[in-house]
Amino acid sequence: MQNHIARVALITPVRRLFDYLIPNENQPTLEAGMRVRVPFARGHKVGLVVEVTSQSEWTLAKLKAISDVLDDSPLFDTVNMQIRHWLGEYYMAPPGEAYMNLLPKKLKAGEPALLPSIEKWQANVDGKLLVTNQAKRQLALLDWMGQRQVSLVEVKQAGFSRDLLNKLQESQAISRVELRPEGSISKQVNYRDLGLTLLDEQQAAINRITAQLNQFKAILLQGVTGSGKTEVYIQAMAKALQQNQQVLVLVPEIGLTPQTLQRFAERFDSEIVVLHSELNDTERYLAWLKAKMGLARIVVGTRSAVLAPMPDLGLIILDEEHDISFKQQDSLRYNARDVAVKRAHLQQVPIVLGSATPSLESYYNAIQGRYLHLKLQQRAQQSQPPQPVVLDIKDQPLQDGLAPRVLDLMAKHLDAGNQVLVFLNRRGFAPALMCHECGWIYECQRCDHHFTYHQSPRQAQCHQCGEITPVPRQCHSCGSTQIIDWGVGTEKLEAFLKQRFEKTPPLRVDRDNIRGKGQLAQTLHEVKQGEHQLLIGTQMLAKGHHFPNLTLTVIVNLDNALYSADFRAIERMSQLLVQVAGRAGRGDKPGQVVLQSHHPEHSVINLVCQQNYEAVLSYLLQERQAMMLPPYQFWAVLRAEAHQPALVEQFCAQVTELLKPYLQHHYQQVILLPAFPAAQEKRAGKYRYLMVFESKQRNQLNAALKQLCQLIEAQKGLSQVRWLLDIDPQDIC
DNA sequence: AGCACGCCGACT
DNA sequence: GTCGGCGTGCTC
Ligand SMILES: [Zn+2]
Ligand SMILES: [Zn+2]
Repeated sequence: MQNHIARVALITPVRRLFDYLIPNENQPTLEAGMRVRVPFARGHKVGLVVEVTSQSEWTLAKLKAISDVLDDSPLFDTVNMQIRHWLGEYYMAPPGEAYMNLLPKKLKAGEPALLPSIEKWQANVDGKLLVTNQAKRQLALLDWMGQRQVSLVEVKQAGFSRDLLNKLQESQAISRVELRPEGSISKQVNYRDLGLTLLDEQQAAINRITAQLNQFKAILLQGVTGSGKTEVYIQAMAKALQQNQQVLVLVPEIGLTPQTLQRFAERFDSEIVVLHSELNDTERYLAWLKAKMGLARIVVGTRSAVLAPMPDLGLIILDEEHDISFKQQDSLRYNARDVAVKRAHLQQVPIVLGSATPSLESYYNAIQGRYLHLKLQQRAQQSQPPQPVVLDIKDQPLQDGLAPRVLDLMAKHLDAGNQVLVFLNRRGFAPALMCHECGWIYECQRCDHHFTYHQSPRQAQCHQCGEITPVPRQCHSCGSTQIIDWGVGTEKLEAFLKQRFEKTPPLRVDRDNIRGKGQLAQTLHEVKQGEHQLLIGTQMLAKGHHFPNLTLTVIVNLDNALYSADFRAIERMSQLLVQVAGRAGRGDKPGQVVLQSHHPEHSVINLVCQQNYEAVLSYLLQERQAMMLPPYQFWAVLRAEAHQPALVEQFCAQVTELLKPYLQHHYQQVILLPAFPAAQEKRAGKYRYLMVFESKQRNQLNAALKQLCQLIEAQKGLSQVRWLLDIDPQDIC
């Protein structure tokens, strides 16, 4: 009787594995990493075997037996099992979350981890004789097929119909064959060398990266806009692929565009397998399996792809490493960038983190020597991104947010036939509705936050919780009917610019106007072609695309960041400013970027405008050091919410008391700051509080948090309070 | 989480 | 007397 116990991870908030008896017939074959169906509570669940062992802390009589083994071989290699284990421990997630929940839906449901067979057709010997001479199309199809095995897709692409295939099959002129996808795995990927002349910096970067293949190294590739980072990725990838390795490319949510994929597709003669959030369950399942089986040599994906199984993984590229979409913002708040670095470490392969505006965390690691720091400071093309100019708008008469000088400038660029982008990060017509007589502001009852006034369609929207209401006719306080809108949103700007620049109607690009990836891609394409001379855009237009005919970018206002409670606000503002500036201009048409600000003297704004991002980073890093913020200390935050404020306050007080002795005696390096309400204390009817833990020692912080989870979960009377831990938080608002 | 168990108030 | 409210406990 050896190894007759399986320790299984199940999707449940319980922070432990569950032990099951392995039926005799499965004992020789069951391995860690296989899925099993097990009886659980009053039903059945699919789980993942994490360990096969001979011992259990439970009496054997209490153990149930596995009902079904669902896999013939493990779903993951050892490294993938290890990274999931690490993820669970680091982010304080129950094992079931890390091992099971971070799988495609279909695999969670227990569907087989097998790609379906590929259906193809093949002409039979003398099949032609079975077709009458009148059936011209059928004969044409037969001719076209020749001796090859062809798929339905190929047949349709060649202009033949499914019906023709069916007819041929009925007359037995052709037959259907089923091919197993495993049979067509080719680890060889042909690379198309375009014979490009690279800048010295690019070539040097490629050499440094490829020199690190087959060992762990984190590499920060800091390259200014237009310095040719992508070409560096591609040539480094080529080297790894040539060694029959797989490559994982991680990009921000917004960065996974057809253009991005096209750049890879035209250089590598191999399917680029995509894993992103807009795939449906089947597509994600199939892509995942292709990665697992090694059929996919290149996987391009967003956050969740960081855990894609890749048996021959040899290189990880993570582009726009500063992008916040790599950090999951609900339930299990992992940061794919940090998971990717850990994965590279476990797998002993290099990882390239690329950005024009690296995060302070990665930059700090680079200057500390933990990461290899490569820089691309020259531009590959002649284009010089425009140097932003700050326009002081103190005491300026603004018209719907725009200064007169800016309007004149816009007119000049539009008259010259060029494109102008007005960047305003505020959807809707106006950010508030107000009573003209008494100053009452229309607020969402669930959030205590002002409603945004939208005009198309006409309604009030809470941007905190999504609540939509009709626009009030009367003041709720004094009864006056003079309700006015206050401030400027993209809709109001659109209305104003429409009448101000009649000949060039503006196109508004925001979430309300452009729905989904398809429409955005279409719009971006049109803009690149030079259509739509005047553009109004939010965040959506800030990233990823270069518009050659765009010669003027106006940034209406980024001053909010300067007063924000969010400790990363200024860092984000700087990144945004650099990105927005990078949209404009080309060699023959140099661009211009104007930033309106009430604080033109602000150091960071000035450094960004001098295009000295290195100086921005040093400045911000110094500020973080002075205040002992990350990366100089590690942070974790406990977020708690309840329907009554007293419950959350009580929860925080209780947690503080419970943990106090542990912090005093075991975790002296961990400091718990006093609990405080969230910046937006009430949201969607819930009252929210935060408790920040800080420490210079990651291990102690982690251990203290583990203790904290145990204490909270052992405590009764807290069921009304929802809470979660956020490790390395993006913000503490 | 999801579900059963059990202990109290207010109904036919 | 019982119907159902939710606070508590358990899941190998
Ligand atoms: Zn609201
Ligand atoms: Zn009023």
